[in-house]
Amino acid sequence: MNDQPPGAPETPATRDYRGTVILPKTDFPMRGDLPKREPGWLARWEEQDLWGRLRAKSAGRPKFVLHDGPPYANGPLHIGTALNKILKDVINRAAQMAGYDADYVPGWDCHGLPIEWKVEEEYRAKKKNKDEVPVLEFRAECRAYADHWLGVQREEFKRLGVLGNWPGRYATMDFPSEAVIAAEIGRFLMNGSLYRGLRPVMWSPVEKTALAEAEIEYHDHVSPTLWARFPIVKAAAEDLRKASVVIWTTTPWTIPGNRAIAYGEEIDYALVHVEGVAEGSNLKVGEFLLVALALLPQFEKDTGLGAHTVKRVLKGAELAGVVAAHPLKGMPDAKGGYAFDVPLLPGDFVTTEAGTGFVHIAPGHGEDDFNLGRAHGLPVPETVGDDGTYTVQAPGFAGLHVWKAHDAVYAACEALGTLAAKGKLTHSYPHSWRSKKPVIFRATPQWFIAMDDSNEIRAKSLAAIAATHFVPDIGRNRIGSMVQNRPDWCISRQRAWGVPIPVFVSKQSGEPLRDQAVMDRIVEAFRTEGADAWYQPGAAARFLGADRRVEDYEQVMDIVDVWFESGSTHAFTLTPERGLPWPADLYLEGSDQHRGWFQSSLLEAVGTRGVAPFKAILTHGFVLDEQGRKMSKSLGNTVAPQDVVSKSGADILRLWVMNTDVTEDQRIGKNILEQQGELYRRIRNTLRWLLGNLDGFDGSEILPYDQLPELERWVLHRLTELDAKLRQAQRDHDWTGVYPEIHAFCAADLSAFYFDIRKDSLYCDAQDSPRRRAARTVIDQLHRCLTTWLAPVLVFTAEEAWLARFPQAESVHLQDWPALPERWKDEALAAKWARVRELRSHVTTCIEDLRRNRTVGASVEVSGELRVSAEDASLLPDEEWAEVCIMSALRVWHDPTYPADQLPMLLGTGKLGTKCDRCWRVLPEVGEPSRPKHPTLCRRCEAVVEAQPA
RNA sequence: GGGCCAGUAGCUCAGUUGGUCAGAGCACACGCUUGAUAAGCGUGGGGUCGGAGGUUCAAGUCCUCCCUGGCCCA
Repeated sequence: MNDQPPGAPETPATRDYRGTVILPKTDFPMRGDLPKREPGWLARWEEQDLWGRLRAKSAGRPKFVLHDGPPYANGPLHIGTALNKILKDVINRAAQMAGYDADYVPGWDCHGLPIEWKVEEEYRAKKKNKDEVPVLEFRAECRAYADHWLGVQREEFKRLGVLGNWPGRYATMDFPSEAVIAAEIGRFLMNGSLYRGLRPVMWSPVEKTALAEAEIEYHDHVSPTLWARFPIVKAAAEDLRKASVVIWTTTPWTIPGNRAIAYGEEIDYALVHVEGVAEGSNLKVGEFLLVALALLPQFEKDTGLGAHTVKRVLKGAELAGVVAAHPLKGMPDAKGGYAFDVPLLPGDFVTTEAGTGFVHIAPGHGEDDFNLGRAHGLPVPETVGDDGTYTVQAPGFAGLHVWKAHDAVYAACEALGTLAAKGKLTHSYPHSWRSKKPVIFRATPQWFIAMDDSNEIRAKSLAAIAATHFVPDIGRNRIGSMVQNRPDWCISRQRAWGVPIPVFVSKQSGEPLRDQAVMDRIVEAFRTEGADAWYQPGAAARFLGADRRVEDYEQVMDIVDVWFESGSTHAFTLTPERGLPWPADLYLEGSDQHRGWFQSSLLEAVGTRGVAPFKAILTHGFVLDEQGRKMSKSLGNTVAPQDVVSKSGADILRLWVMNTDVTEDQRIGKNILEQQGELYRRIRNTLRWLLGNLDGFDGSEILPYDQLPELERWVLHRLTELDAKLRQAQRDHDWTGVYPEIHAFCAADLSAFYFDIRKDSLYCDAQDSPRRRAARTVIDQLHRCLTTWLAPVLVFTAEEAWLARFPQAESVHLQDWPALPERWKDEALAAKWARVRELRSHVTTCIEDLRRNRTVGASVEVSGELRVSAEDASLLPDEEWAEVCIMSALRVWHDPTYPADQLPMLLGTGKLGTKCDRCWRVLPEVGEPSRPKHPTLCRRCEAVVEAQPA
């Protein structure tokens, strides 16, 4: 241990000065042990009613309301849901600590098909048939299922550290929620935007029921195919007037429902003159046909087209305004049916992958068909009944089953000369998962909310979007274009688990009954009994009231689209009873919700209140694996939040969220989580060092700003910079980069610079020396700032670090972010110290060379001199330079002979003197004969030791 | 197939209106320290900024096309 100069006389064993050094002391452990410790903090917060205290403390503050988009209550949390909720929690907590009253009510989406499915699955396991279960019993089981998962998810959210009004959470299946949802439907009923119309849905003729996408399986199926001529009857170009458009379809049975033909505007079409045909072909020599040029070769094979000439090639766009005749026009049995015009319309779904480049449009039998028809005001004929047989709206085919119709259609077309060809095709086709039979698209009566009636939902929504703050701003375009182009909102579902559309339809007029008194009775019943009231015996009589006859009305038994329900959450959550203002400050969900919740909420609120229910929308991306691929069970690359919590701790997961750019997709995996662990460790050790060096600190040693050295003022300046970033992120809801910067501050500014420099003073100076007191003054502020700034993210660790300092305190989460004095901000000082650090960096590089080439170890042993520009020479006195560079001595001076364009050089030296046994600086003064009492100490240390009580 | 978005060192991210913008932290390697020690400090090696064209005196930074991935549709 003793660093005796060689040849020095033997001295008695020197005193061990270790005990005179003031080393950091704290109980704050180096290791987080988060999985073990976090539950203890949760229990403490629960016990002290942290949420209640926050609300009490915040009374009278401006409200900040992040309205929770409800997750679906049908399974454990996914990583994406965890990310979403953590981000919300951070934003809420940040708003709270920035001075708001952040009252957060979490919610759940409870109704809908997936839960029906799960319950049905349980039935199947028990060999029970859903159709034999009374609807009220079925609904009760769905409710119990949702309730179970709601509880599981609530506990999982809590474990993630998410703070909110858990007892006051909302759920779409709560009776009051169901009542408000019904009332909201009532508003659309009363204001006229709700109407009934026809719309194609997937329909199983076997089960006579509508099917959802999830109930469809795709299997190979042999379909009859049909090429049919649609003779053109109206066209600007003369050569088109004698031609026929040829369509190709795998569902010939939809031909009676045809009302238009779609073409692709960019597709090249050939006007073909038929000059020869194969034997058996239905084509006729001399006729003119219109088909896509690219598909002509295939068309020849399919239809037996022989010699022919392409008279002209035209862009689809040229076909605008062309009108054709229906291929069944003049069908004798149809008694004048099919005499209507069949317009040619542009469709962006038309391709040249198969067929003829023309798609026949039957608005009742396809999604594209329906949308195109709706856009051009085409009627939606109800050609097929619920059993799959034609209705009278398919003249000439009534009573025939669609699966047996193709021969009849072939025959009719052939007789009318419109059959161009027929065939068979094996392809993937939708089937019912239950009966395994093929399904059809069938027009059925559905309920819609009009986008463009006098209520002007579309126009008002676009105005509301323009007035909304989007993070990132691109979200505005995304939802804007969707609202611009979307069709009327179909809100009815032929399902059991949901809120019924509480409407009666007059059998006489077919009009829905618009009577607020009836609506009020329904809403009141739902409020106390739940929406089950709609299904109770005698419900119609009860709600219609004494002055109406039940037999005059049809009670609608459809339920409402779950998106309408979640779109109504603002209506039953942001209420005066809850003390929550409307609209919300912020909606925050994944980017998929531009189509989903953001839009349904917007349309619902605009339709009922004229404005959006939110002031701002923040969207985040999706969680992918480490390679950037989507997570899936089959790939085996999923990351479960529960696993992260139990292995690493919720604070690690929360840190991960804030260290990503949430507006883009995020990646997660083993390596990334390990990295978060490293980042956490640095932050934790920074807090630990602060705490260790605040041992015994009681405020009496605080120095006023004027008496702080520049180094301390520089740290305070950095705090004002970080404070500004944090507060701006809070205001703008844009947190990208904020916590990485706080980490970098801990690592680069504090640990590697400020702490490293001030260790000498903190450990070795006299306890009450001004320099040490200044450092502790700043360390106190660092602790307060870092702990409260980290509190929204590292909710557990920050609490631990706060209470380690203030054991009597309640919680860091009851603190606000400290208000930093304006005078701390000092840009000139920051610029000066940026230069100091640049020079310091040169010095450390030079010392590294010394270390390599000679036997120099720690920089504190080194003395040297630095030649710099005149400007740099005046930055600091030599003594401070030595301090900042953690050297024993450093002379910084301006040498006019030194080349100006050359980097400053450390000249020198290495050790100059003897190592002080206490502070380890190597100084000539150590061992001065004039100080025989402590021959191994420098003057500073001698003075300190002498002043200390023995 | 369509709409929107993204692609900068192994990882997470910075890089205003085109001109020291090729950076930070982490990881890694080497060294130091052993008075933050299952810690701390220093130094260093890593990227033709997804690819190919183009505009320009000058392009991660603008335009076109392509590739890869994501979301939403079809």
